[in-house]
Amino acid sequence: MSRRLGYLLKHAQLRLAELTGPALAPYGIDGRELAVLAVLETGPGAALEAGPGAGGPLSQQEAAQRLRIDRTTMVAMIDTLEAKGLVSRRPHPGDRRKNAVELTPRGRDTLRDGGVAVDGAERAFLSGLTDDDASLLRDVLSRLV
Amino acid sequence: MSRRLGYLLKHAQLRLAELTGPALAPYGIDGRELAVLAVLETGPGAALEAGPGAGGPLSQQEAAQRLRIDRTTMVAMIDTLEAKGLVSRRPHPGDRRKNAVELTPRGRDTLRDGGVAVDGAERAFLSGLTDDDASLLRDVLSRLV
DNA sequence: TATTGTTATACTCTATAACTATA
DNA sequence: TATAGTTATAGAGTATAACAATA
Repeated sequence: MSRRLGYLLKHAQLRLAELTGPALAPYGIDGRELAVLAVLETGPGAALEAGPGAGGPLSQQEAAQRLRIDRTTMVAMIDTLEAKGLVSRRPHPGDRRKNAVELTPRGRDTLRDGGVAVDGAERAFLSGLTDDDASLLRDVLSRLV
Repeated sequence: MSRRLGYLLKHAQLRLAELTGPALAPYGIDGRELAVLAVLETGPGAALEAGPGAGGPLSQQEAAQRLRIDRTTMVAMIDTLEAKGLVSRRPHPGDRRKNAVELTPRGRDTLRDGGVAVDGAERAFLSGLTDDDASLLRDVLSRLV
């Protein structure tokens, strides 16, 4: 088996996705969509300490930048989430070029329940590691991203 | 920034690819192709201690299984590598259903030089970590894959 | 002029199904 | 019957280019 970092990262991701996919299926979303819900709940960066949603709603482009995905990709993701009733678009107060994208109540429920499901999948994925190794893995990856 | 393992693994991989891609470009291959060259050099698993190439050549399907990619994907990859003059197909001695896929001399050179280039890219990628953290990251990922 | 959202389009990676030749 | 290679095809996921509305 290859010890190449690229190989290891790719296959670790594939194995994790085999757990998170089924874990999220009951909620009708996948991992990327959960990430969008999470970033929408957070709200603008300056307000991270002020709690979820503080500081006003995000535009599509702001959400895309947080997740480092293309703004045209975000259009399609918001389309999907809106069709599922999990987010809403409305004109942004203050800049009519932007959409203010926000979680619906159902989106908030889905974020909470999907988050719990993914927590369980991650625990299963890491179950072969000591707690120290598991938390170190997360810390080290955070520094690399 | 998300602390989700899926997000971290995905973006770590993207950031690493930004380094390995340019590092391999002078050799006309990408990381996936390098992995195929590496697995072809290794030869059948039982001969890992006996040195590169020992134990006879691999079939396409054996190579595919080692890298956990589909056999139809391997067809296209071997096509590409053969067109670049890095591997050769010949009838497998002993089972005419199989192709014996082997590195050409140029394939061997490319594997060696590309490997050095990727080593450098990985070092750059990990340069913010202590040596202990870097090697632990590799060990932990190996256990998860 | 620059930015936001949008659409059309294309490209990469991968998998599924069906065919052939061999076993 | 089963396996190895191959081809055709389709589905994700993503990115680029161009346009309308707004700043």
